[in-house]
Amino acid sequence: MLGIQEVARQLDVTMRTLRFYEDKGLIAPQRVGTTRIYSRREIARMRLILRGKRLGFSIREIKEFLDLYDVDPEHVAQARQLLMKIGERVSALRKQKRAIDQTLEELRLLERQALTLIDGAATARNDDENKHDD
Amino acid sequence: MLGIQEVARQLDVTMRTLRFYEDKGLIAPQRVGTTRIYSRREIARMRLILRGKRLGFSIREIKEFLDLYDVDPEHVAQARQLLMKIGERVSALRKQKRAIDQTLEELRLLERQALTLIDGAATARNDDENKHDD
DNA sequence: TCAATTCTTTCCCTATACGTCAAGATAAAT
DNA sequence: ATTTATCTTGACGTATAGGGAAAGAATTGA
Repeated sequence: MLGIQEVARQLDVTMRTLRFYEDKGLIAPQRVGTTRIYSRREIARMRLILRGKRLGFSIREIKEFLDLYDVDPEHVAQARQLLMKIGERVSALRKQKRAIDQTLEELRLLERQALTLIDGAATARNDDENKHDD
Repeated sequence: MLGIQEVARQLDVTMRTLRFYEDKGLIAPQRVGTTRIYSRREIARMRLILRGKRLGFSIREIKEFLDLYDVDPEHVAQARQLLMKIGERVSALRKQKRAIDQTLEELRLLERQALTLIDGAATARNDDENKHDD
């Protein structure tokens, strides 16, 4: 049973973030008076949330997972929805990668153009110098 | 030389978007009085902008790109700077790709877990049915 | 017991990429 | 000349994921 500050430090998030997720209904720490107290369960939930974030899911999507998790102790329905979302995410990421590759290709082109230009200028300068050498 | 509406239709964007990009300094159509007039150059720039958008870049990033194209490659020093910026861009994009690959890897893991769980549940259900079949 | 922390809620702020009015100003058409 | 159409600027709205500061309540330490 930890205070908000301790949890924030352990998870490397700010207290604001913990309150924010609570406000969004992702966690619900107990209270002692008005003060928030985090059980091991809440912290485990937070770790799930943070992983979801790392994987690029929105808070709303993460909430959907968690809600389902609560309603479905068998986890089967949850797993199915998770699979769907994973599929979406994977194809989005692959699309992003293709876009990056195209851009890299374009940049390589532009790079070659710049190099050619610089090289051309250097050659012209050398020609000029050689002319003086005559 | 086209009016804003015609350009918007040709490029399939709204007039608001054209004004927005102008406000952000990405394009600078001429004016006849207060009315915007788009030359072929502006439209070409717009096509570059839209390509950047399709590739998932922010407007700020696209502006940097356009500024790069603007760095008139007549001058060698400017071409060198162009090369530098291209280098930065390339390594940024490669880093992004690596991040995406890591995320994809994690997603694959999660996917396998979900599949295993669903499969396990199905197997359990079938066992249950078979039990009834006895 | 009094002051210093800690914690709380509330509210406004940020950035991104426009959408959506609103109110004027022009321009074209009749 | 007047209506209608087009264009202009300005400003507020939207979603996301919190940041930051104010101001009051509760706890802790000397």
